[in-house]
Amino acid sequence: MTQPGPARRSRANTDSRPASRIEQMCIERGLKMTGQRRIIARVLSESEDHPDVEELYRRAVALDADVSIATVYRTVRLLEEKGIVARRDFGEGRSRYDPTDRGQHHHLIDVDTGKVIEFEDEAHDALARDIAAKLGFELVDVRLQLFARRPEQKKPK
Amino acid sequence: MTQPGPARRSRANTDSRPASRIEQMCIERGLKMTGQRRIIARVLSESEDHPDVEELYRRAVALDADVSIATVYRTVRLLEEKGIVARRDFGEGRSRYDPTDRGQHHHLIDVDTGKVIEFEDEAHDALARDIAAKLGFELVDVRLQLFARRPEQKKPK
DNA sequence: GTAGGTGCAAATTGTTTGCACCAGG
DNA sequence: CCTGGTGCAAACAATTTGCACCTAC
Repeated sequence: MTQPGPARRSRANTDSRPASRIEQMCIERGLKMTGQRRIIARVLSESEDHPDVEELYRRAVALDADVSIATVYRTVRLLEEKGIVARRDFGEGRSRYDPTDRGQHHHLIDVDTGKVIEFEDEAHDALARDIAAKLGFELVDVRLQLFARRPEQKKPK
Repeated sequence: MTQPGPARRSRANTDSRPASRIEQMCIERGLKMTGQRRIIARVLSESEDHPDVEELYRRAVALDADVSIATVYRTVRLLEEKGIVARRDFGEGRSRYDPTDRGQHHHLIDVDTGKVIEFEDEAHDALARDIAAKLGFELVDVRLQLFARRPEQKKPK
């Protein structure tokens, strides 16, 4: 199964591909860009969901075998500290991550399937701003999670 | 240090104290009320914060040594399933709990001081229900966290 | 060349569970 | 009684970390 792919073991900047969105942000913040970080940055740049570390690791390995899960853990932690990715906690006992440059969005978690749906809602954002103001604060960020289930129509068990 | 208190090892319903708020709810739902559950129910009834399991265990032991941490875990899980307590996740790697009958409340976190302010907002809850419905779901629980700061009146930095 | 990054495996931490025993209804 | 609850310790799962080696800058 070891496909004789040419792009394996991408040796850092020897790699010709252009910097990914996240890699660019890393560079701007002066982070040392190793091959592994470049791969993880690419995976994050290309993901449109909320992968957990295990999943990021899987995707990273698919691009380049030279990544260990420990490094994925270390990297997402670093990126979170730098404000490049956001850590999400959907109460599953592990964290999920997504790039912060994807914009403000909220989540609806299907409590039965664990599926996560992203959504935006201006009315809600306005209300949130309102509530903060009422408490004497200026809103910086909102984290909203709706835990819900599909109405039981014909599947009680 | 073993205070010769008289109320230790409260033997189940031999205990004369009236049922706590949470205990009452347990009884209503037909849960078998053991001495341990009674203690944990009391601890939860008396708490006004968001204790984690470790903290609940500490408080429970302070009231009655006959509680193990495993039982605290099993009990909060049971109470959560019964809708008696809510599990909170502040992204610290552990869960915190609080009685649901305290009303649906949310949190505003002061990003400068880290202080957490609790608040309720019916309009918000209604809107949340609305949003879920619009997405085809039935709301089970809402988690709202507002990250905010006091308006800069005297130099942010 | 050197500070810092990485892999591996062991260590931590939060939580669950198997099993023998005990208690509530 | 008999089902279900409990304590203990071992099992688990997610995440962190010590250490020797390696690499970006």
